Amino acid sequence: MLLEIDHHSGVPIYRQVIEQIRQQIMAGRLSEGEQLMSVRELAAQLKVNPMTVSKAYALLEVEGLVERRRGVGLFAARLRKDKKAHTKARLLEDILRKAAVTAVQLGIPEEKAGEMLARLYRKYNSRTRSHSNE
Amino acid sequence: MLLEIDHHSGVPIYRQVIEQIRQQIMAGRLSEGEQLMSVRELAAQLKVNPMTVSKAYALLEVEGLVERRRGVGLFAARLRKDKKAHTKARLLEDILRKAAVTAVQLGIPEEKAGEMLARLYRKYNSRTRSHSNE
DNA sequence: ATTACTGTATTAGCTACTTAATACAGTATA
DNA sequence: TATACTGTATTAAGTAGCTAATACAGTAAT
Repeated sequence: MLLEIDHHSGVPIYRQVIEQIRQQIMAGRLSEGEQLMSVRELAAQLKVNPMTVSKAYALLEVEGLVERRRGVGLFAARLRKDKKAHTKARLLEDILRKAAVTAVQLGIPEEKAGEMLARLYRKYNSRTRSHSNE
Repeated sequence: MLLEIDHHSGVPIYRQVIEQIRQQIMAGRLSEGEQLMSVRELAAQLKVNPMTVSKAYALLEVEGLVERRRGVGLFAARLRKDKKAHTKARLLEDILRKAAVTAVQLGIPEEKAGEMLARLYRKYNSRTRSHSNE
C-alpha cells in the first residue's frame, strides 16, 4: 500500500491519509482483516509525525473501517457486504444532499441536475485507469 | 430583506451573509440594480462588525453578483439572463463534480447515483415553502 | 466647506485546527 | 524479566481564518 501526500494542497495530512485509506478499503484494494502499516512505519514513509498518522487511524476506527489493537497493530475491519454497500451509499449521499439542496434553492429543474450529474459521472469514469493530477 | 445569522452553526458569519444574499439574487428575490442595505445598517441588524459585512460584500462583488460604489452604496448587479443561468449552473456543477468523483471512486453505478439525487431533490423540493430549522 | 451618509485599509486579538515532541502503555516472544 | 515491537495521552508550538477597533476615503447635498 502506497500513500501519497501533497503538502501544498492545503488539505490536512491526516485527512489525506483518511481519504486514501478509506477509498482503498471501499474499493476492495485492502482485504478484510489485512494488517496495515504501523503508525511509525507510515509516519516514516510520509515524513510526518507518528501522532498525525495515529489521529487518522483513530478517526478511521470511528468510521468502523479499521480496528486498532494496541501493541499489535492496525487491521482493515471485516465488513459485511451489505454494511459496506451501506457505508458507500452514505458517503455519496452526504455529498448529493448538498447538491440537491443547492439545485432546489436555485430553481434548477430536476432533469437538468440529473443530466449534469450523468455527464460528470461519465467524464470521470472514463479516466479511471489514468492518473489524474488535479 | 432580512437575513438570519446562526452564531452557533460554526459557519463563519461572512459566509452566511454571502450565501443568503447570493441565493436571494439567484432566486430573483432581489431585483437587478436594487440597492441593498448599507454595510453599517446590515452590521447593526446582525449585531456584527461592519468589516465583517464589508468582507462578504467584497466577495460577492468578485462573484459578479453585486456592485459596490464607495460613498453611494451596494447594488444588486444587472445580470443578463443567460449569464445568470450560467452562474447558477456553475454553482451546482461545482458540487455535483465532487459527487461524481466520489461515486466513480466507490464504484457506485451511474444509475444508482442518479436515483439517489432524484430522491433527495424531491425530498427538499417538497419543503420549499416551509421553514427549515436545520 | 460642512455634514452625513456611503465603503475600506490596516491592524490586532482571538480561536480553532494541525502538527509535532515527549513520555507513557499494551502485546508478544524469548 | 527483557526486548522490541505495537498504539496513545498530554502538551505545546505554529498556523490560518474570523472578527472587530480604529482611522481613513469617496459621494452628495447643503
